[in-house]
Amino acid sequence: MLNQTPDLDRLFHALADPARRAMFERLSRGPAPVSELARPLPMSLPSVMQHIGVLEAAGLVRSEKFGRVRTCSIEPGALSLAEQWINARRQEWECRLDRLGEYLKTMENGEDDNGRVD
Amino acid sequence: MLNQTPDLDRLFHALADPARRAMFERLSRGPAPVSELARPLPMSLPSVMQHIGVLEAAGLVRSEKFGRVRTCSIEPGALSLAEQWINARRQEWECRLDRLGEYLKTMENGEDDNGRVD
DNA sequence: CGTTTGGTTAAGCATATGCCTAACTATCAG
DNA sequence: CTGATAGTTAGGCATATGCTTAACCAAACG
Repeated sequence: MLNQTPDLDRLFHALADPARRAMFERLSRGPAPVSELARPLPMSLPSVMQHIGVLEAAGLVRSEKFGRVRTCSIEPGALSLAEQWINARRQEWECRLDRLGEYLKTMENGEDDNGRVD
Repeated sequence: MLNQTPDLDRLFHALADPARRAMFERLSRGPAPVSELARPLPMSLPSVMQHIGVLEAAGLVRSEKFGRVRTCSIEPGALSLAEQWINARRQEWECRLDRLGEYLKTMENGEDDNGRVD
């Protein structure tokens, strides 16, 4: 639960780029070599490599070299950290609405009239 | 379903910063004025304003000015786009594992030996 | 061997990001 | 009106990001 802040930074930052998301989407349908990830993208190979670096640093993708071809694949559970954070937010949000609901209900019977809502 | 790519860019980019996530976390517990969002953060007010701008541009936060105080609040459903994308990825991933499982099962009985996996 | 193929390294450049300070506006309190 | 409070605008600066081209390396192919 502690200070995973830099991990979330890297994770969300990695996902904040269309090229990187495209690669990740491709990989979620199965492993692929670098050149296949590069093919649909309108950029040079070195750029693609940099993006792969970012995805790996974020723990989203793993890659291994066999012979001269580097095969990339999804790191399973890679997105769970992001998911957890989002769910935690939703839960806080809903919890707050519940408290608000409770409060409004106590207002209904026995109006005590010295409160404000937002 | 189409071309929400720039939206996802803005969304994930907005979440990729610890200060912005901190603000969003605070707001998911209820609305707050700018100065309250700023208090725990180690930076100047103008910087905070910029972060709020990013959060608003991403559709994560809304803000309105009453008198001289600007009150910020969560945009409900703000995270749903991110959630959708993540879920879609997981689904593709699982679907792929299913296909792989099917394939392995057909291999078990009646070995036909001319296929490759990955 | 020599060549193609797949990837990598290095260096450089343009733009974006994140932060700051200083100056300014607008509201509220006395 | 005067001063304090809340926020805003403007300008500038340092670093990060995303991309490029030009070499370079190493496995495969003929």
